[in-house]
Amino acid sequence: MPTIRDVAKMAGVSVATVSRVINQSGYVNTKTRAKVLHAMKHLNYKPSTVARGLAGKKMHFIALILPDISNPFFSELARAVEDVAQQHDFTVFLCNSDNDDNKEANYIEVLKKKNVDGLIISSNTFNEKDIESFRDDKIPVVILDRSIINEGYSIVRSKNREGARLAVHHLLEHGCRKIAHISGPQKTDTGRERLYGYEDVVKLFSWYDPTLIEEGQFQIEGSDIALQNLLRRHPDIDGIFAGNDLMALGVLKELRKQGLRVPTDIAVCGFDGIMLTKLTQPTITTVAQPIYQMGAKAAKMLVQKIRGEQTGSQLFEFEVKLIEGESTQRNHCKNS
Amino acid sequence: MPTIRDVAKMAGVSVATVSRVINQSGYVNTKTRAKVLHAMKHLNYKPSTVARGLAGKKMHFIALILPDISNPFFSELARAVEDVAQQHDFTVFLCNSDNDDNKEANYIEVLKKKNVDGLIISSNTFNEKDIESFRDDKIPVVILDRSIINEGYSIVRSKNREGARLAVHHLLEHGCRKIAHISGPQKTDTGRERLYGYEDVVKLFSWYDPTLIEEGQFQIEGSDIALQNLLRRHPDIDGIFAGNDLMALGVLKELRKQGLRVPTDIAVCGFDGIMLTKLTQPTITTVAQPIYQMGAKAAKMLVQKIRGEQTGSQLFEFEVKLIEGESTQRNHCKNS
DNA sequence: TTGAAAGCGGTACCAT
DNA sequence: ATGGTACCGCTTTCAA
Repeated sequence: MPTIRDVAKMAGVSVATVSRVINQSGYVNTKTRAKVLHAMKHLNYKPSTVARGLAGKKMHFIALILPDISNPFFSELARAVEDVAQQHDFTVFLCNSDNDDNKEANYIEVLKKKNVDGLIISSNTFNEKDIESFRDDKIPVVILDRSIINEGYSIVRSKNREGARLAVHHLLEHGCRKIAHISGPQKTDTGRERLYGYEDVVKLFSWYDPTLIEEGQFQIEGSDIALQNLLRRHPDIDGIFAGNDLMALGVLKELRKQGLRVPTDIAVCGFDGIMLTKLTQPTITTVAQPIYQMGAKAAKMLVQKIRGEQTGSQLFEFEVKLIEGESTQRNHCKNS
Repeated sequence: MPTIRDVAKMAGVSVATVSRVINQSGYVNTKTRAKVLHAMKHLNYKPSTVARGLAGKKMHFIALILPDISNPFFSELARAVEDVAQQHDFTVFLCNSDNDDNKEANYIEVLKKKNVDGLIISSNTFNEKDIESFRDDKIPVVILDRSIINEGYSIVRSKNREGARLAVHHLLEHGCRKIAHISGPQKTDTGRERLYGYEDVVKLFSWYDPTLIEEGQFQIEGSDIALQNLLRRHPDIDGIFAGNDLMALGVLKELRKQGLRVPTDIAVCGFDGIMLTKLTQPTITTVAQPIYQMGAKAAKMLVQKIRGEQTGSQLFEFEVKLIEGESTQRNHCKNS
């Protein structure tokens, strides 16, 4: 690999001059620039990001910490972040925390050593202390799909609580008289918010009982057990609001196994709006978040912060939208 | 951020000594080491990877180039690579090529500038020239899920052609008399291999005709059109081998729309073995690849190459396995 | 066993 | 408009 000195020598100028043309900074004669450019081309010179990094420049790295890249919601988020990052010449570190606190702590450490310029975190279990350490080092952080009350962070999320209310209302409007909820992990903000939204609506009814709630892991695995528990306690439920689409998928599967028909016997509504909800039989009603846009927005905000074009914290909350599928197409009470 | 000099000063030793204890290289007195260690702890010192990189050390970066992170097959691959990388203290750059040659070329360039230590590429459309340039720089490359004949690269993949034959045989055994194929993009090796496998089997039959093949994009989108085309040309097909599971999902969806029953009217078999095939109604028969293992193996090979523990090229080919789902459970000819 | 100093490949300030 | 040069933070001879 040729270095800047090679280029300087070949062009018959100083390294300072070459640096100037690379960075388009300072004055440099048109003819000189041409010579330098030519030399760079000829040698196939590529300035080392590492060296520039050491010399005080940005490395153009951003890190993306996710709980689980194999969840379609997060892989779509990742795709969006990656797209925007590349548009702005940033490379993204993929950090799969697997909901493991240790892994995450380890990442934080590594990322600091590697001079990341910014961080997007969308993980369930992170330690606020760790994040603070970034702020102390003036490294911008954007929090995605989580809602920390704490000031000083920029946040991108969608209206989880409101979305949950939408879901439950929808089930009610479609004739459900006893609605259970398989929640996300209660250690996650989104899991809690959606549970609150569910409670907001159902607590007004006489049939409501806390045992209508079962905690899931936002994954397909385990949602079958959760459903079994619910059915055991309440054989008469006729509607289920799942905390996310993956769990709704699992529920659909398990209901089928139990010989229950959807939506005739039990209606199902999910949350997220991943594409799979459109592929099942029946298709699944879900509260859709603008996933790609959320990821893209987070990445844009981060890039702006890194460039110093925008400081301070801000909250960006996306609207959610109920997408009607077949899994709730039963006898209506109203609105039809 | 404290630097090595701060540590040296605090411990009352030279930077060289501190460096030695960090790298566990050279001689250093036990007591001295203790002092240094203490100073490092006290200052919460984290050596800068960037600086070490400049000074000739590995950055502990590997890059993963994928065509589409939102395809579950690739997100699972990514998860595996990331897991193994983290175990070995490597960070992974996520590069989503989107099947776009320009994006990919751009990545190659960026990656070289950023001193990646190794590269795993699993993209459809890459330019061999670009990859060669890595080899010229002695940067290890592992090719995942692609089959380049070219010597000099290590490759991890599974038996695509054999798998395709398995699929078609399975369809035949389950009573199919006219089997169509929705292939992957023919510019991809996997797409071609699976097509060859299909042809290997069907060309022996009198009903076979090249118009039983329709090219898809390995995505849900477009598989509906492909199916429509096939049905128009051959209304009598009773079996479909889809080049991957995503397309099988799309096919299932479209068949339903067309009022055709699976497997009664038409049997369907996919390829990959992503989890979704187990969630549909009916579940989808598929030729499963050991996805996670493939990713993990590729990452392990790459790490070994980076460490110089293993040189030269090698081929690692995984076995595939037909997983029977409901989408082919129709009247059997034999084996039942 | 420890320290001094020369890089690694750039950037940026200060002269000229 | 260009060149000289002192860093950036760490590694690694080479001496002491």
